[in-house]
Amino acid sequence: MINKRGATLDASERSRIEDAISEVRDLAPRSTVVRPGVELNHSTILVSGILSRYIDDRKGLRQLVAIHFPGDFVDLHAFPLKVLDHGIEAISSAVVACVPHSELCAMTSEFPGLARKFWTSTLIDAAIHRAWLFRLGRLDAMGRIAHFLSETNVRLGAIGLSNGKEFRLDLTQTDIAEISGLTNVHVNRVMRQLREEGLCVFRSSKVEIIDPGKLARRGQFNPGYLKIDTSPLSALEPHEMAINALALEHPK
Amino acid sequence: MINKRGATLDASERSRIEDAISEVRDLAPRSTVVRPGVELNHSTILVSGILSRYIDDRKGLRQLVAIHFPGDFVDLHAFPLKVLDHGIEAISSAVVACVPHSELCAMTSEFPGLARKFWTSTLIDAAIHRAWLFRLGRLDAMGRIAHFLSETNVRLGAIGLSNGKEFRLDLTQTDIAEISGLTNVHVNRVMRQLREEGLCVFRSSKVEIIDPGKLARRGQFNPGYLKIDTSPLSALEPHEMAINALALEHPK
DNA sequence: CGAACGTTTGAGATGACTCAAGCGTTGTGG
DNA sequence: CCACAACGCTTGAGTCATCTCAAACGTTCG
Repeated sequence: MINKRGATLDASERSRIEDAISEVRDLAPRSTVVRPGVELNHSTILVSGILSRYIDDRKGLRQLVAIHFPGDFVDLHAFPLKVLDHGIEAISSAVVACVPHSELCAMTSEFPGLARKFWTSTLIDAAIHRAWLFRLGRLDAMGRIAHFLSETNVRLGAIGLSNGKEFRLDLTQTDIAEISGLTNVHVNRVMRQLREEGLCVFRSSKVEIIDPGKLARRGQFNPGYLKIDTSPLSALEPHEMAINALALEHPK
Repeated sequence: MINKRGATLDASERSRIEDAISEVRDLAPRSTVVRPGVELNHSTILVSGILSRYIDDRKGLRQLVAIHFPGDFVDLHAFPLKVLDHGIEAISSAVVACVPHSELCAMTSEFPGLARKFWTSTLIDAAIHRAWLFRLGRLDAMGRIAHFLSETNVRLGAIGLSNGKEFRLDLTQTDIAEISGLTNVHVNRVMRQLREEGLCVFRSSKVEIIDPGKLARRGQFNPGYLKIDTSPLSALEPHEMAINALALEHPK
């Protein structure tokens, strides 16, 4: 199986995971998937849509700590940890597949290699956290947004949802503010500036990156941490790109 | 073995790890342990001192993405990932134990439970990353420093290096700036304010927290993500507290 | 004793925030 | 099919937190 992500599943591992799915759920936009601090006995794979992981402050201000696209094993963290320190919410309407922890336990015994791949998947999540720390700690508003859009472009490219310059992205400016540690008003002004400087246009859920190299430079974005092969996209057929590390077809 | 951390090693696991140590190194202050982007064939356990994980920007400005205290398995991430997206540096003088990846590979086969504990250890690192994201994205300067000092107090308490109010902390104000996404000048002003408001005094490498509850509230610090038992310290004998999840005596 | 390093303070600049209002789009019910 | 409510986007004006640049001061160590 050809794949552009860090961990690649072979056919038997993949079908073992598919067999373990206990439930497939449709989620409404802005619905809560996991409330923080609740004990979980299953983890979820995102099939379609966008999910966020967030931490709210005392006054309800929200910081997104991760964003997930189709194919991501969203809260694999909850398998060893049981209780999450953060919440999970659907940003757009979404479809998720639930895998009971008992099944995860069984399959990591049957397929020792799978345990390692699960571990690697959570380590890439951690590497993304670190890139986000850099973004918040050391970049100005424009750099933060440029960095985020560059990262998103690469991640969506790996699952065939970006052609390297344009992609659909169902986020509001307030979502981007909660990702970037800014206010929605300031995000709006920065988006205009990105447009005026010919770097990037984001309008009605469509992102068009005019010059990916220039945008990446503005955001000091270096894709190594994503462990995605960023060689020319043309090297893979479209149907191959759509197969993410942990992506699943909607079963049934 | 009594322990206050998420993962607890039993005697056989512990001695297996100790046997796997290939080298013990003394590090000078400000010396580089791992340069970013270099392939690694061993991981390191911190025995004493303080280590930082960092990402530098194009102009050399640095963002710390993690800080490690004795007992931490610092770059276990490098075992599955091989190449790190960040650098590691000794802040103070430090002692580290090196464990070859080949040994890690062997011992996770011999002790399947150990693989799970290693995984959990890296997941707690990720949870700390998320708390830091919240800190940078949603707190003001004073909140960030209050949050960091509260977190540090709990982490050091778990290894017997804080009594819950006072501890030694070998960081400069510039280090704290690189942790908090601030300038050293502003850190200085905020530290003065913390002093004047009777929250906390940090002087010549000693932190004295006047009112831990008040400081935690100022930084919206909630210790759950650390997976450390924060019940009264008196419940454990001092010598028991000194035994961290992955802590080791200096062998030899 | 001098060099190197870290801390402290001041003055002025600026990036991002707050509050407020207007505008555009979408979906829904009368 | 229109009207209105809800939501998100856009813009303006004024404020404030943090930054930058600069200098002085303290401490440690060779």
